Amino acid sequence: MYSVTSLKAELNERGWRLTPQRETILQVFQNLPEGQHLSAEDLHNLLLEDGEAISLSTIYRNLKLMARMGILRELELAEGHKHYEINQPAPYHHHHLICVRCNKTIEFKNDTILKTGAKTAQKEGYHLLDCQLIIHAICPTCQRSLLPM
Amino acid sequence: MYSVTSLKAELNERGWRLTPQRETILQVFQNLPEGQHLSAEDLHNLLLEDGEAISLSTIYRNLKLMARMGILRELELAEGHKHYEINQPAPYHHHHLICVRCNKTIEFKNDTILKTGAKTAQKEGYHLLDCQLIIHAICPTCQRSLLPM
DNA sequence: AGGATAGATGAGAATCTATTGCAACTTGGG
DNA sequence: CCCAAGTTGCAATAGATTCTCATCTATCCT
Ligand SMILES: [Mn+2]
Ligand SMILES: [Mn+2]
Ligand SMILES: [Zn+2]
Ligand SMILES: [Zn+2]
Repeated sequence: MYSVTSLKAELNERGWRLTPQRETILQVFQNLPEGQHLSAEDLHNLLLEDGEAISLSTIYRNLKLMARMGILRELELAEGHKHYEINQPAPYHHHHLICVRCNKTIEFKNDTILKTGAKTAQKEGYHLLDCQLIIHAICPTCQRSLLPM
Repeated sequence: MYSVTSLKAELNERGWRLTPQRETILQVFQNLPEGQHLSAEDLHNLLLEDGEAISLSTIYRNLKLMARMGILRELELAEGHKHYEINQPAPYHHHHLICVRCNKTIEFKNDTILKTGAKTAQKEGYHLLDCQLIIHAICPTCQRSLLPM
């Protein structure tokens, strides 16, 4: 699994720095149970409870930074705010089926898709960061509750 | 192609109404050249120029409505605002490869993915609205211009 | 090890997309 | 043609994210 050492290496390589805050954020995501996703606020609160407070600005800055480095995935699981999870390779890599009404989310795996993504990026000369299939749909429960929208 | 008549039918079926504004919005997206995507503001301005002004609130309300009906696709092609395009079936259905630095976007097609999406949704009892593979990457140009982020 | 320097943080203000309340107006149904 | 419920426009508001700037610090150099 992606280590603090490699995080430091990648940061320094670009003239950036490994800070305690960045290290903490990485560790939180590494220890996050499968299927969990954190928003900036979620992470902020989680750290507050642990007495590891990091300012919200710093959290926003680093979530974006780490997503652009390919360490985290940025997910649109709900309206109005992003969620993040660690970006893992092949056997853990997965996708999301999302109910647009209640945001219930199901994760699923599919090897072919990641391959397709990698191939497509390569073919165009792009450097791949993340590859996610998003299925927007309406869950069984929400289908039944016929619906003021 | 999805007609105004079927839009009216689908709306009425749920107790909603076909308004001139909704009809206009549908037509704009139907006539949009392949590869173009509009934000709420884009659409608002475009209509202003054509003297077909629709209030921004109404635009926001209906873009969301039509996305939830499966008529439009909601895309995260850039930070800070969504883009929309018409949601078309199999031979036109496509996906997006996006540079996270400059937002340069390339569209590509892949039959398998749509099938996978449909199958996954069905298996879980979800009613499919949209299925999009998003590849986040860094384009050749942005790779070279090494990079204050 | 000590100092210099560019990068990073924290706190709060600012920005800006998107939502909402409400009065006036329309659509679809009867 | 009439009514009820849905829709619109406008302005006010919300809420997530970004920005400013003073202060701090990780990394590099001697
Ligand atoms: Mn996940
Ligand atoms: Mn497109
Ligand atoms: Zn649902
Ligand atoms: Zn680029």
